Amino acid sequence: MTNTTLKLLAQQLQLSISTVSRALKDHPDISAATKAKVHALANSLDYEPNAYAIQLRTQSSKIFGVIVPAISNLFYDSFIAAVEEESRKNGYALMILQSSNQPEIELDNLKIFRQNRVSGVFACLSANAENLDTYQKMTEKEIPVVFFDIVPKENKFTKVRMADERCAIIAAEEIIKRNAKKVLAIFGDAGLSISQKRKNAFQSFMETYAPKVHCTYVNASSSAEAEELFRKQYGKTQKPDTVFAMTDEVLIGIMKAVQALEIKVPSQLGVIGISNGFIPNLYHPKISYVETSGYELGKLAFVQMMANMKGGKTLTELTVEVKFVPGESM
Amino acid sequence: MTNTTLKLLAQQLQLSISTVSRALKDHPDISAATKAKVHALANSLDYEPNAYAIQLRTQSSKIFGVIVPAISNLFYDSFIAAVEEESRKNGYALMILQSSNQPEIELDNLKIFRQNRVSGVFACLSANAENLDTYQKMTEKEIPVVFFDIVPKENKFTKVRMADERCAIIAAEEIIKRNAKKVLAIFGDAGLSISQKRKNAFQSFMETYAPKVHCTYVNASSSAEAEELFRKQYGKTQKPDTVFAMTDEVLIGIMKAVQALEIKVPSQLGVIGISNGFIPNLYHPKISYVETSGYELGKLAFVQMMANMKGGKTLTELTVEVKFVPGESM
DNA sequence: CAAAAAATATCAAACGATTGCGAAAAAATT
DNA sequence: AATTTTTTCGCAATCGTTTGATATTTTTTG
Repeated sequence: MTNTTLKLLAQQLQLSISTVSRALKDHPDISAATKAKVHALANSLDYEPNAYAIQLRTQSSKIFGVIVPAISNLFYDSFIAAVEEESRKNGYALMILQSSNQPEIELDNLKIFRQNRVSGVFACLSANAENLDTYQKMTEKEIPVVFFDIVPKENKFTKVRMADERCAIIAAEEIIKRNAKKVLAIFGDAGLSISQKRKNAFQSFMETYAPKVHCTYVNASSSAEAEELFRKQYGKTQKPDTVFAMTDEVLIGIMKAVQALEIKVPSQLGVIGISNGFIPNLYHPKISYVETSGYELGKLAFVQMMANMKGGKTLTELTVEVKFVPGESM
Repeated sequence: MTNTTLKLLAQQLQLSISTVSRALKDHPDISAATKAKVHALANSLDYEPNAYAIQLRTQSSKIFGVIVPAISNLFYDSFIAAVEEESRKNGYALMILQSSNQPEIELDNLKIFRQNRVSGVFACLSANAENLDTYQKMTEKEIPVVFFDIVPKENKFTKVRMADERCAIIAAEEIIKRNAKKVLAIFGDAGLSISQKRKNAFQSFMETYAPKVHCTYVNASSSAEAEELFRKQYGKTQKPDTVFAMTDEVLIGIMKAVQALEIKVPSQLGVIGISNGFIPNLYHPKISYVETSGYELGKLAFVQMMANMKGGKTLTELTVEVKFVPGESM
């Protein structure tokens, strides 16, 4: 079954291709009568313009590329959902690829994007990304790149991210309010800049405003590791009275241990995390958390993308504000 | 910044476009010397073939479309992850769109797919989908459509899904093994055929093999509704000793109530669900569940897609086998 | 050394749409 | 009735690539 094309319509109507093309897009040059005829036939033959021919001719593809470490992720999938929503509203489709946190795959994906002449790229760097040349080249070729969440340090890129330091500080504030004496703070993968940022912010805030509180800082790159670390720390004679989880993954690990050890929350142990809210609300009592919305981040990223497409360079680093959502765990 | 094209390479090398094209794809007609020169220049100029021109010429797009109700979903995102993996291995990219369970958006999405001349479509019907004409037309135009999870009743389509009845039956078996006397079974949205199938299978199995067990069947279309229903049922004098959750959503609702009411699992209440495994392992004790892997389903769907692309029609309905994963909740 | 064979590279026509420019037909003006 | 203006439409080039057919050069062979 061959696809309906302008040529086919033109033949059947005894018109030229250009007339049919113009009729279909309501060009003033074409008479109402002709337009009607053309539309009628186009409908009955299920004409759909060939996006490839259009892109080839107009050099603009109406497709955005998105790279995430993993689609199966509570944070990234809400980000994607937001970007997809906005994109559809604006006539764009999405090409979503996952890097699995492997730089080589990330590069492969970028190649696919370039081959498909995407109009722009939303990129979350893989954990050990080093080679930003490809991104650099894309921006030079006027393909806007908006980095999100895990972003490069360089200032020459457009970035959106959560207010990471604020997250950590808000959590620290709540911990101080609670009058904690001994705090266990578990952060994410030590290799990620986001972990470092949050850790630094948290630590310096605590040291400044609550120097007497005893804090232990550790990193866990998986849920299981977090659980293990928590069990170890909680086994000590001086048990922590408050635990802080930098990510959902960490929180999950902690809560497994908490439930298994039948620790009473919040009486024996205060718990606070940073999350988009899904995981903390799975437990009873509900875990208090600082909300970082992937959805909001997606909306913001899209705004930045559009700004970049229209008005040249917008090399800013915007952050999504965060807020504390009280549960019953503090 | 203009993109590198074959023409540009040809000019700089004083060769014809066709020679450059053939050199790049290692055609035997071209001498090794020429190939080397061409490759060298192509690399230094970052040549990337224009996918649109290729598709226009070859009439094959190397892109699959995927429609899911929502990307932010533990089941669908693992499905997508699997399809994405396989697609990349085979040189395909994915265009993922979400229907938000709205038929109009679903149709919009299909239009985008047609305009982009996708090579095939993976589709999960939206809850109240009725109009399958568009899908019908696609298959007529030789665009294979593989339905997954929520599939149409008609036999003229290719479908893959979980072994829904088996899921329910396995759960029922385990419940009987446990020697349950009073069972509360909470199913998903009553409008979904998947809910009906599972309910029917569960119910008839129970009635056949354990007629004396008292079963209550209800439907919940959200987590909150499930929680409410559970609380209501559990408030009765004759409390259920076993609860069955057809989906993760339902399980989440139940577990909120369980934790809040401080019900002891499994001594006071046995819990069993159907899940891909993420949610059940969040709790302590771990919830026993019948595993339905979105990831496996994705792999299977991809196989079916490839079969459809190659060997004409493969109008079968395949199911992914499921297995019981014992936790400590039964 | 001429002719046949093999190796190498070019020509030109697609693919499906857009668009500036010019042409024919119809309507309006003198 | 002749000319100008307006309406309506067609011509043809273009986007970047592929590919069957053809042309040119080099090598082999009798």
